Amino acid sequence: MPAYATKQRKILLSYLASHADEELPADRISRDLQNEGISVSAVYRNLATLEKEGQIQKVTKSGERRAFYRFSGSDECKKHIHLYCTGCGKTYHVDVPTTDLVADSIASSAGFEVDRSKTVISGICRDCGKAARAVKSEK
Amino acid sequence: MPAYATKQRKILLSYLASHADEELPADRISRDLQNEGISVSAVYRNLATLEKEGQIQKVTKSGERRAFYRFSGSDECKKHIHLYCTGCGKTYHVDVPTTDLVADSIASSAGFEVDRSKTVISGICRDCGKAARAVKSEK
DNA sequence: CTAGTTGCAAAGAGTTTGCATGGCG
DNA sequence: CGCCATGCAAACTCTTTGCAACTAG
Repeated sequence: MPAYATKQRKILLSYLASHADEELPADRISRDLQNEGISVSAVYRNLATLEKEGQIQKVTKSGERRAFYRFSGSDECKKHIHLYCTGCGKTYHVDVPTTDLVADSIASSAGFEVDRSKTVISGICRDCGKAARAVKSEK
Repeated sequence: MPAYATKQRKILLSYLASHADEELPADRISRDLQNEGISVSAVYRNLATLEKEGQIQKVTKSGERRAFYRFSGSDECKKHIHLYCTGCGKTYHVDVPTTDLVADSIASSAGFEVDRSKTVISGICRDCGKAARAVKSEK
């Protein structure tokens, strides 16, 4: 299956490229591209193909029912793990040295090889943490 | 909402207690309990209530469409993060010292507070890694 | 020409919800 | 008794699939 360069695939790819390193749900992609002439099924099918080819990563987030897709512009972006703030919904990146430290310590303690591109760690970001503490101190 | 101790809630809770620290999908729970007289909706509603009460954790895994629920018997079990092998589907536990190391390094590098109970890291476990290498060397 | 791709609509899986009935406190 | 919970089935959301028409190579 040589993967044809169809009009739809090109449009999707250029859309993803213009949103590099963002994590987007399929319906958001579909909505943004609806006036370009791409059906929902074409979006899903192309996303699935691109994921198999390793061009994009499909990830899940706690509390979210849908899948998210991420196109990493440079190889650099595939080397770090991601953080998902369950407070504001934003995604953050862990710098490579810290990612290495995390992956290495898990590898040596459990013999488990972390998949950096699929890993999304849940928690609370700096801003939401501050906000929560501010509310608490007011009481 | 005082959370009544209904027959169904009791059955569910004792089922979860007998599967402490396991991550179970709703349909598995529902299937195991079907002859106890609990409807699917009662399972979902009680799981949602228990999660809000903090008695169980709801987590998602990459590549899995459904949600998984985990009842942690002791407090100890809430202190470590979990690993999900995308090869065999098994879940593993990271020991507390390593969990602390991981959480602390992410906290200091990104100011992000890791939610240990919700975090599931994807990757390949020791056994699946061995199997993959064995296949590769055969070629 | 041939095999991969598209759009559409229908089918699926997983989860949620409206409503009348039933059970806890 | 009053209020919450249950069961059932219908509704919903997200995703996949069958099929005939279409298009890239």
